[in-house]
Amino acid sequence: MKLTQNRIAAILREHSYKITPQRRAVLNVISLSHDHLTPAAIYEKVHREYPRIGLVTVYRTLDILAELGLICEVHSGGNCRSYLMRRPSGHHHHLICSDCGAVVDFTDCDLTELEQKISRETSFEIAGHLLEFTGRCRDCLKGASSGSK
Amino acid sequence: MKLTQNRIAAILREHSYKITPQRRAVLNVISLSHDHLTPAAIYEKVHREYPRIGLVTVYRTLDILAELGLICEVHSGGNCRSYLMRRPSGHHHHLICSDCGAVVDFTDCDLTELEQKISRETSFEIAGHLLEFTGRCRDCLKGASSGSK
DNA sequence: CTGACTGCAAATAGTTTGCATGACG
DNA sequence: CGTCATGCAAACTATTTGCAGTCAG
Repeated sequence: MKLTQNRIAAILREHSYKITPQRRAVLNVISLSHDHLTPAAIYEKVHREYPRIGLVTVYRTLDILAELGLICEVHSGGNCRSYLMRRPSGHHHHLICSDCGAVVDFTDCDLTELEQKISRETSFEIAGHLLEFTGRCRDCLKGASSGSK
Repeated sequence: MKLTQNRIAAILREHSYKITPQRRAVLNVISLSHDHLTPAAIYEKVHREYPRIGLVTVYRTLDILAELGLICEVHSGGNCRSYLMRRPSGHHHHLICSDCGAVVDFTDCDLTELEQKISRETSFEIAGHLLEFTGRCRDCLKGASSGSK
């Protein structure tokens, strides 16, 4: 089942968070984008359709959504934290170009086995994982041969 | 072969970076610690044995070391970036307790196969990866049953 | 000697907090 | 109608930059 805005609104209500137009707007932006968005980028987009919103509200909304597990936080290298909608079925991971910063998703990894093994060996209750590959994308590889940065 | 301070110094020289006592001190701290250290933590430790050093120098040294691939950057959730010495043989990954923040290393994972597959499918030249599991450690699981935060 | 490195202080970027007003439920 | 959410501005933290003096090579 897809996590529609309405579904999410329901989840918010269950946790006694109010549904405000600001929160709807933030949700809307995140769920429509399939890219990673930094808080600033989200603010910018939301601001277009809802100019009265403040950056602070975006931060606060992101906190709530992340806490409820509706979006996930991604660390795409450096300092920029970014968020994207949690995929309802089958999470994915990222491949980040260290040259141009492009981010490509990939899904075909199965860490379940590893996860269970680690869990057994460490007595941790594993909740999730973050897997990121870094490298250089095809374009940057091409560019590099003729003259890198 | 272990990446000793001397070995690293040689690598620095090769890249025409000068070997200064400050850089040695930073290297020393990082290589002696098996934990992840934030720039601030590194500064604090270095500062003890070399009070004249400035935070700025630590940042600059970390940049250089990271650029040369001698240390790796870790994103342990939230905003804190931290660094640790690259293990010369068999890199490792981290298991982070979301409750108490404890970090446990584990090494027994083999992503080579996955890496090659991803590389083939995306035409990326993969340079490295970051794998982090998050969960709750044994202690926090125990604590949680009697009364979680 | 000379250019790179350092340390200070100030600038910058990103994020959080306090508080009065406004809106959801 | 009460409480929680919002938006502003200010506070904070982490990191970067400019510059003059210092030091490794």
